[in-house]
Amino acid sequence: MYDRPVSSHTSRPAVSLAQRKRQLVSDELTEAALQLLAVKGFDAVTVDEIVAAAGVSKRTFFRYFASKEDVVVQFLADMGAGMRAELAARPAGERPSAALLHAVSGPLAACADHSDHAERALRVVQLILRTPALLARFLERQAQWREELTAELAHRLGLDPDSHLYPRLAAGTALTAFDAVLHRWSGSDGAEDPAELVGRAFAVIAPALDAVPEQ
Amino acid sequence: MYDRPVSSHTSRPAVSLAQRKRQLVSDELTEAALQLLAVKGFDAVTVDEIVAAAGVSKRTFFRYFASKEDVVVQFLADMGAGMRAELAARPAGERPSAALLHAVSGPLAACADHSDHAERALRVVQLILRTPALLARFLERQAQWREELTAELAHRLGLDPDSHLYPRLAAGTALTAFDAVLHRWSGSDGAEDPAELVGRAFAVIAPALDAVPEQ
DNA sequence: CCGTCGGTGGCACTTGGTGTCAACATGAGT
DNA sequence: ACTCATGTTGACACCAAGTGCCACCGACGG
Repeated sequence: MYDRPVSSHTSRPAVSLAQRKRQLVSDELTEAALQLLAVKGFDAVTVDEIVAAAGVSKRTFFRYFASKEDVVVQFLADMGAGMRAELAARPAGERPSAALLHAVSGPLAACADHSDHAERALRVVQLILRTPALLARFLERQAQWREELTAELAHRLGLDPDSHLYPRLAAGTALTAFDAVLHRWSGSDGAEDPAELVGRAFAVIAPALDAVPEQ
Repeated sequence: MYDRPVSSHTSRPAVSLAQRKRQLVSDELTEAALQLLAVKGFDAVTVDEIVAAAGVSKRTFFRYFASKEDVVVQFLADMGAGMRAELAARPAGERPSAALLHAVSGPLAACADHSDHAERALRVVQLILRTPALLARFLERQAQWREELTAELAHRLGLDPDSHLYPRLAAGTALTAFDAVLHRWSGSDGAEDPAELVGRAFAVIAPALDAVPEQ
């Protein structure tokens, strides 16, 4: 997010070396973890193996990730923030279905481009979807996204999220579409285009999203 | 499900004492667990405490429940099977929105009646919704329900669940409504009527459930 | 009365995860 | 150059969840 703020009287970039080191360790850890997990499966890999491969102590691992699952799920965590921001940025008059479509499309677009990052994202998604422990944590995150989308949507429409079912229903339904697309994309080994899939999904659910809210 | 099968030449009911003992231990365990968890919160209670209160060994606990979370979530697990069965039992010609409404209403109806069981169900739901670890496991279960509902719905409509988004979208959307109702019911301390809430929720999402599937 | 079998407890063990502390690097001020 | 504050790390001890193993016991059938 921040773009190398510069301290006022030195020429060094103020992405303070310490921060770059932190990023380095984090990358090294995720790298080692993803590589091992992809090969041996989630349950067959211990944290000790991961930290051994990354060359840090177990204690350090848990300073970077809250749990063994997190090192995988974190990879997709940006999606949540991205969706909320995208929704907040949509024009106020836009129909809910269109606004939510754009909000959900953002993160999926990152999967669409066939880059290195996208290739790994596919592996990560497949790993998550077939590993119960990872799926559980992922759904937990997604529940948070749902809360955020619900709040944003309620604010957008001037509704109280506690006295109207609509915002929660709409947010949940949009995420259901997101899930369905992810599932299908993963199942087709990335062959199908997420952008096109999400379009088809929203064609189905749009009537519900744009239904007039209960009075 | 089974209704006391009787062995052919004895007068004793063949719910073999052993089975009744098993049920007894299971009940004792859930009883002790729920009581402790409700008071001290999920994280502050160890399984050692639970088994001490129930008078069995820790080893036995894990013969009955796969995890500490399970002893709570199991409580709502019947809902999943109930929904699938209910959906399968609906007449073939019924519109998806109506069939899914009935499927989802079954388990919620159990909460509606203000009995002892319902009172405890409310506590359990509230505990789950405010405890991340429990929520994660609950969502994991719900993901299984979604798979089952998806399969049942696809079968019902003669669609291939892997080449059509609709079944998964419809199942997920119905469960979203279920979640929204559960959330609201829990938030109102059981004051609001689940049956009425689920009706309102389905009024919103029905247009999507009954939309004509992609060709 | 005896053998089988399912359920149980006890115990050792692995693994995820945390608290604490001492060691060390960095960076700023003097 | 000295020093102090801050932040990161590794080592160690520790707790709780969960599993494998085995010996034991009570119920049931012959």
